[in-house]
Amino acid sequence: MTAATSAPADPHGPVAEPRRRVGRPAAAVLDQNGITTAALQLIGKSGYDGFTMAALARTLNVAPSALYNHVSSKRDVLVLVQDHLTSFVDVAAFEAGPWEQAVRDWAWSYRDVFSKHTPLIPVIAVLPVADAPKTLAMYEAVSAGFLRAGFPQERIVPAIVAFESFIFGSAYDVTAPADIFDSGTMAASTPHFTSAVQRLAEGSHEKPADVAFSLGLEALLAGLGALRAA
Amino acid sequence: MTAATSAPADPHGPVAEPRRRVGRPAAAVLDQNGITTAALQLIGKSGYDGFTMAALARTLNVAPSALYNHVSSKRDVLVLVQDHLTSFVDVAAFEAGPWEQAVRDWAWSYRDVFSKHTPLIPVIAVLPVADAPKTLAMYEAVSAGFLRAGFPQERIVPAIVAFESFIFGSAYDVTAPADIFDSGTMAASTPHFTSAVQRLAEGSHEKPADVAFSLGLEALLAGLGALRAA
DNA sequence: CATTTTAAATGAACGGCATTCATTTAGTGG
DNA sequence: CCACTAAATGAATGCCGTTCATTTAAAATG
Repeated sequence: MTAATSAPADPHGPVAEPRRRVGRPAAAVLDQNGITTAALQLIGKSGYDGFTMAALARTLNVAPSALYNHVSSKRDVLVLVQDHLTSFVDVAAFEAGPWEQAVRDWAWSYRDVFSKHTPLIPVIAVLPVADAPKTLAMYEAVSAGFLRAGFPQERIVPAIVAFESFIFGSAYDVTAPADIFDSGTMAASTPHFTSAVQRLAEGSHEKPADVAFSLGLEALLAGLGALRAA
Repeated sequence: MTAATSAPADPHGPVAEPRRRVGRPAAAVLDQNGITTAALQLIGKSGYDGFTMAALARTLNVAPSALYNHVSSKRDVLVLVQDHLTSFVDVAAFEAGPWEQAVRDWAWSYRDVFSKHTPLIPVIAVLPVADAPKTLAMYEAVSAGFLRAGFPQERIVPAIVAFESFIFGSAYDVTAPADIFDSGTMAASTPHFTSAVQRLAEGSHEKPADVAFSLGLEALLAGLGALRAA
């Protein structure tokens, strides 16, 4: 979708300089963009276990060491992938719609994108935004939406962080096995929990992770929405 | 070998299970308990980067391969550590106090314990409770408290999961660098976000992670607390 | 055009990692 | 006393990310 393009003609853009006018370099077989899309494809095909620098190099028909001319570490590649994925997070509704629905769209799409990429979460969570331009653009769109909705400025960042923390934790939850709450042989010694799990299973046909996410998200929406000015 | 698995004088014999005289195999040098506490000590001293099977074996004066008689993988050790740490999470108030304060105590202590052990979060989040008895005991205490507070049974597990997701995400947030939101050279193109970050910095002396955690936790408490029967 | 410069690619290393396995050791139970 | 077995050994395996001296070839220089 639209998401987070923006960044109007940034002069010192850190990414994507396809060709050099002033000259030194030579032929270009590899660049950060190609590495990023190849990495994303490889992860899609082989998962994060199969995602190695050697495997990545192989899909690009290149020696592993060649990657290090464009990227300084495997973590660097993960940062590129993370930033790329963030552009799939839906922030469109922050420009026009009501705040609650904008947050819902954003939160669900954010969770859905990264529930398939949970190994990136430890990377995102501590990554300076300056190293991830598309992520920064997402924050700008969300901040603008919060401001438009009447949030006091000093509460905007903590509120976004609270939502994000919930989203990241919930992304892990999506990947949990269905029988994660099965107490097995110890069920007898945990009666309250065991019966609560039973009632859950008897409940709706919705996926448990979705029920919990909806419940928590609506609670956060109500509680944090109250911070807005009248 | 020469009767010397390295320097005989080990400056820090941390743990000790019954030790046999000669350096050769004997009975009971190692068990899961000793491995768990040694792992915890090692992690405390060297962090998760320094936590390797070889390093763990060294602190136990044992060959790395010996560990595999008691543990089937490194992940197994992490599970043991995780379960041990969970016993430091405070669930006492669920037995008697008001529900809100019990959840506060639980959530803050849960976050504090695992903010120093974020590499365990991907393990916990997907681990069947049957493999972690102390974790299961925590869920039993929390479930009992929710039930006592008037929660309908079918909402207990989703509510706990929502809290937990927020807690895990917030644990990462604690570890983020202080300048994570510094936009650097791109500040000009993200005015709303940049000014929100500025207002944050001007704000209270509380740690940003604590402000966000408190904000989100209180919102969840209000929103989810409303699910209780009158 | 010849020469210099330089980014990019190569392939052979390196050290570290988790894990496996044949073997050895020493207590234990028949 | 002997057979059995749990537990520790150390060597070996196969990956992994990363480094580095070297080569390649296109552009810049004059």
